[in-house]
Amino acid sequence: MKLNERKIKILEAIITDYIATAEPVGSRTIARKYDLGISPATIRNEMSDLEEMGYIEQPHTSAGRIPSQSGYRMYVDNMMHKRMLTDDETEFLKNAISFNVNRVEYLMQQTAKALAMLTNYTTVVAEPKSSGVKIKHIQLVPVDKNTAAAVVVMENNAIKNHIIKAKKMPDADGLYRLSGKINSVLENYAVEEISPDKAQEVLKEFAEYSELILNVFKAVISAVRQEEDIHLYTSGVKNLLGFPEFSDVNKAKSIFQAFEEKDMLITLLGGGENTAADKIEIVIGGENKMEELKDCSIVRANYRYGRNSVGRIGIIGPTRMNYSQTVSVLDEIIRKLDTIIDAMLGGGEDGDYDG
Amino acid sequence: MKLNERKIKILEAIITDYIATAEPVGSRTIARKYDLGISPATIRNEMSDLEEMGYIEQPHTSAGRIPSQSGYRMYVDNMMHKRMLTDDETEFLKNAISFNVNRVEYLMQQTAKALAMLTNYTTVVAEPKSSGVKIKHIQLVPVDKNTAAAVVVMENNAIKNHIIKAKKMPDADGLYRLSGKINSVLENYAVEEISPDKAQEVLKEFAEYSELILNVFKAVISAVRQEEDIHLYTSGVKNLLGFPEFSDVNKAKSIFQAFEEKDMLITLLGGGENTAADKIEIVIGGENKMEELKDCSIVRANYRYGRNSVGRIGIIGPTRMNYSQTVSVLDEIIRKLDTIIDAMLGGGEDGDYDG
DNA sequence: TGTTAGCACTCAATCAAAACGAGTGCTAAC
DNA sequence: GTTAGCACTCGTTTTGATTGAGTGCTAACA
Repeated sequence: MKLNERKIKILEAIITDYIATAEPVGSRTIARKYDLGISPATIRNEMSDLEEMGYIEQPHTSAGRIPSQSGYRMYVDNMMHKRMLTDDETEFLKNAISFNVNRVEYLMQQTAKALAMLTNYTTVVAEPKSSGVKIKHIQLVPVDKNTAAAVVVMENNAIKNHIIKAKKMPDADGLYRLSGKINSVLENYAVEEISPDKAQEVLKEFAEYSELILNVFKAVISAVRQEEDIHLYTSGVKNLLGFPEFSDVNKAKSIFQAFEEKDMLITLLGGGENTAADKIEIVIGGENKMEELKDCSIVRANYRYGRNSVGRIGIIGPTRMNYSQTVSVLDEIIRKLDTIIDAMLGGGEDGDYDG
Repeated sequence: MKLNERKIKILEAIITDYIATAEPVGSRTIARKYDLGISPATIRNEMSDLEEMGYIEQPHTSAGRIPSQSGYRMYVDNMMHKRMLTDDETEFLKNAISFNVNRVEYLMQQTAKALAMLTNYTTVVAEPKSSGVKIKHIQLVPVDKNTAAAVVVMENNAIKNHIIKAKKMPDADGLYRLSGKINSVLENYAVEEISPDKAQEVLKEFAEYSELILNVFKAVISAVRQEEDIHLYTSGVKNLLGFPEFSDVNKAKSIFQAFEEKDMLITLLGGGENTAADKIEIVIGGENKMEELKDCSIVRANYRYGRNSVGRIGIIGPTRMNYSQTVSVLDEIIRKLDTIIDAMLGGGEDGDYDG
């Protein structure tokens, strides 16, 4: 059977209406609200076809139709248009995200909150991950007589602290000299590339501080694991409670459960795998493998952070979410973030990032 | 009217039962389940008195009684006993909170999660706040040709980074020397005590880097504001959904709304004000001023972090929460945290903290 | 004087039957 | 190919009766 012009119009009407009302939509409604110039009876015939083709389904005999998963898929892939933001939306974003931020956390938090408020869905933002990013500079700073902090500046200007303990510790000047040596050995290597035998070079020269040096290397290397423990910013989880599809407390509960599991959220955001940069991806309903979120859709994308690093944003709503608006808003935000981050990182090669 | 022995027993029975079942409890139930040696009729008379005294109330004529706010208050203040933890609970805590953590964030996160799982209520943990804490050491670390990081070690070994930008920047050795000077001026002052004219002393000696120096001072001072932006760790919000009192989606929604407002949570945790250290406080139902949380109670307390700093923990459940268990568990955790933090801070005067 | 059995009364909760109405599929006419 | 008409389906809403947990009151009892 062919999906002709008229069927497309009807399918679109059904989806649009269902997105707006969450009620199964019947032939009469379509005839009344959408000016297709045909009678309910004709629409019924077409709907019968659409059902056979798998794009819509009937909750029960005497109800209207609702879009099926492949109906949404069809809509999203072929029928939906990205629209311009309204003036209100643009205005809102302008006020919600301040241009001058110098902490990536604040930016992420603001972004998550702004998106959640604007779309009325739930937003999850993952901090840019820095695996593979090289060490630009490392320096030891005295803390107390048995403790120092190793301050590591990454290629993308992220800064990490590690607490180092050792029984024997040089004085401030000694620490500074030792830092220079360690620095010369580690700079321009990604954390993943550091092997323990790199420590030998330093040990040769500063044998008496072997404990301290080994601990520094250990701490820096273990940072890989910490990197995996990526920061997520979630906002607007409660928004989902407003949708009738989650008015059953048990459903709501299982969703909230999911949102408290970090691993779950990371899977949800996907990414890394095969995602083209800057491409907005839409995962509809059961397409994600997570049972708890089978009634949810996710609109997600990467954002760039400096040269080597990307972060990830996902907007989660009910399957009948407003894809068109969501995609438009997300698209705009990604572009905006790009500008802000560019400015934050100093516009060019090097910049600043307080992490 | 006097609250005699028998009335107390009956009130206790009502509260215990209601905490367990969330159902209004009637005279017959008490006679059957609690061995008071008196008949339902007598209990009814006593209940009638208790109602008049304001300790219990009746949802409607033909229902049993439920504890009123002052009923809970009476129970919590005079009748409840702190109990020992069960072996299971002790075991759980032992596994849930690892003794060897070196990041305060992890510890807080673990604590929140453990408490939420153990009590099945919602837990909020606030990081220790460090206002008033003195600067122990400050050092500048090069980032790139226009950027440096100011690493500030606080008296309680918290470490903060600030990004500093300046057009003219000394080389690494120059930065190190400048650090020494700044350090001599700022050490042993609390951030709040730093006045801009302190910068003058440094400027005299390093006039050519005035922009850099002024920016360092600005950044350090602005840290006060950042301190106010205290970190909170929340866990188990979804637990509340399991309680029948929140099975109405709208109620649930307003509660979740509250939990997304940081200010709200901070008010909720209270503290600072008039709270004796280590004393467990209980706020029952409407006693907190927040409309959204009028059906919730909070059990909260301080925990010590080093010498000058306290953090705060709150456990939030329905008004009919199990106060006895909650208090016992919280008490135990506070004690445990004390030990862990002591170890983390190095057991004695000085320690390490990676923040 | 305190306790208890008995009883009439209240009222939310439960359940079944009836009425409703939105929507469909089919048929026949246009 | 389109549409009006109509019988039919089935979830939802309404209504009314029933149930049962619980109370307050009264009168009898120890």
